[in-house]
Amino acid sequence: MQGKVITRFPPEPNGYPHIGHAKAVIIDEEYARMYGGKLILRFDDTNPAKEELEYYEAIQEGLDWLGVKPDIIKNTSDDIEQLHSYGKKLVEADGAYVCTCSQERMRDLRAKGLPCECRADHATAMDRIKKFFDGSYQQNQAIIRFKGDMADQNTAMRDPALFRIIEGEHPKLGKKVRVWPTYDFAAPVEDSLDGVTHAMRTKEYELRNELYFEILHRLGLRRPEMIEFSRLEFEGVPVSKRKIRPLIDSGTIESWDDPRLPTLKSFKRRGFVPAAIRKFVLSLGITLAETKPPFEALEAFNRKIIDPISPRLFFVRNPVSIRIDGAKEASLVLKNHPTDAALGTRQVSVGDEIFIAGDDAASLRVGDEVRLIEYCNIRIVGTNKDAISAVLAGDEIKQSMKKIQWVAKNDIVEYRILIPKELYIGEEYNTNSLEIANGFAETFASKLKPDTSVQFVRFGFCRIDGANAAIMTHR
RNA sequence: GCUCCGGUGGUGUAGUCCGGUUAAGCAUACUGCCCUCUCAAGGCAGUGAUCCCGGGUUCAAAUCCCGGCCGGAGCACCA
Repeated sequence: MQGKVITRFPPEPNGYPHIGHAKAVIIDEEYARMYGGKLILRFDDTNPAKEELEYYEAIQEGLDWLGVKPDIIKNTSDDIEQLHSYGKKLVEADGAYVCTCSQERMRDLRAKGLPCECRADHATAMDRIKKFFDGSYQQNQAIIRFKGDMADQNTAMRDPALFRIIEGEHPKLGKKVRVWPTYDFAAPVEDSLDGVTHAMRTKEYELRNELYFEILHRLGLRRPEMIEFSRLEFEGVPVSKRKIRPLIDSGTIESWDDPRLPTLKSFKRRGFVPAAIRKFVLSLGITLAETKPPFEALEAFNRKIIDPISPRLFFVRNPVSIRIDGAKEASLVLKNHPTDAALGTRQVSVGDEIFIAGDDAASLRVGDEVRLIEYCNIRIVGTNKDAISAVLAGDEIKQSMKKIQWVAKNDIVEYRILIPKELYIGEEYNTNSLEIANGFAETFASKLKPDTSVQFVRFGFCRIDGANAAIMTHR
């Protein structure tokens, strides 16, 4: 087995890669690596009506980001001629036929378990197969069907379509080709030809396994092992374009990298790192059980990875001012990380006015002593609405004391943090799916490059998303 | 409706194929303690599953068989 395993990841380039794709490729890759084998990235581009060049690139980028390195990259469309000839061969061997019935009629017959006339006479099929490829038929006029059993218990075996005529422009082949294989035909043939030893797919294809292997059998092609696993989706975060596209079209969601979406771009923008996604995916195992894993599990993996490399900064939500009587102008040097000095320090000039978070302010009572982290202790002497007054109260750090983050009045920028929540609640769009936290951050935060991970102390881990905006990764 | 596939502590899983030294491992969540100038990370400890239910086979079943219940998927000229 060692060195002989070949797996493949066959995405259709018809959309942006999402967490579901991540699960599939990571499993494909890990499996191949485990046995010192190879991974093929094969764009399953057999439907010109759906594929777009943009998505080939988007998928490639997504994999790059995930750190997945395919050994071979190809398109199903590269092999279109070979697929055509295997299709013809199958018809010649009486394993398939050309059907000219309407889609409606077939649906009806399929439901009743009855065959149509087209499949009966092999000579007819031989005559039609030439016409099928020479342009005699228009789109929807004829189709190549697998000769199965219209009464089979497994409905996937009731003469499924193998090739159809599509008059569209294909991103790779333009209008050169108009006879396109369906997934049912292309997948097994390509897997076999590509030398795939272990073909993995999600469990909704289970019923098609019989078809997959029967096609290979009739064509005399080698059969790979088939391994299935459940789809990955998070509660409230749909992966289907059906549920996302309307929100984008209506402007409810700005783009495909909106932090609420499960696209890889979204995860990246939100501050998740590839290593965490990989660990998470691997923790799910290859199981058929259909469950929605908890998002918190992914967060936990991510947190452990970014914690040691995220600078600690201060952000105060819904700021409330505090006047500290007697505080002098000073320039403080704050540590960027509690334990790792390598993350450096920053300077903050502070005077007698600071801001703390609204929630903290609300909990303060006259007489309370609190620690302003990395600065000093203060005692509250007055709490009039929006203005709290305090006096210096020494510098001894007591374990029992409440410690809060703060920002100096002369060192602040207006700051906004997006807090993504579940996109859907049940079948309904969650109108509160994007919470916005407004407040002040240290000016230092505005100088950080977009994409850096930070932890706003006592607030959460965030990904810098602009000069004065960040996205909350998780707590 | 028909067919197929699943069902292990709150959650996600390992183990199930080749039934027995684990009456159930890991992760996450939760609780407590330690550490800590964070409600983070780290350390330690703990709560928590008679392995969906009911039968059967067996000296022995989470593991095999039968029935039931619950959940999911497929039934496209999409993949």
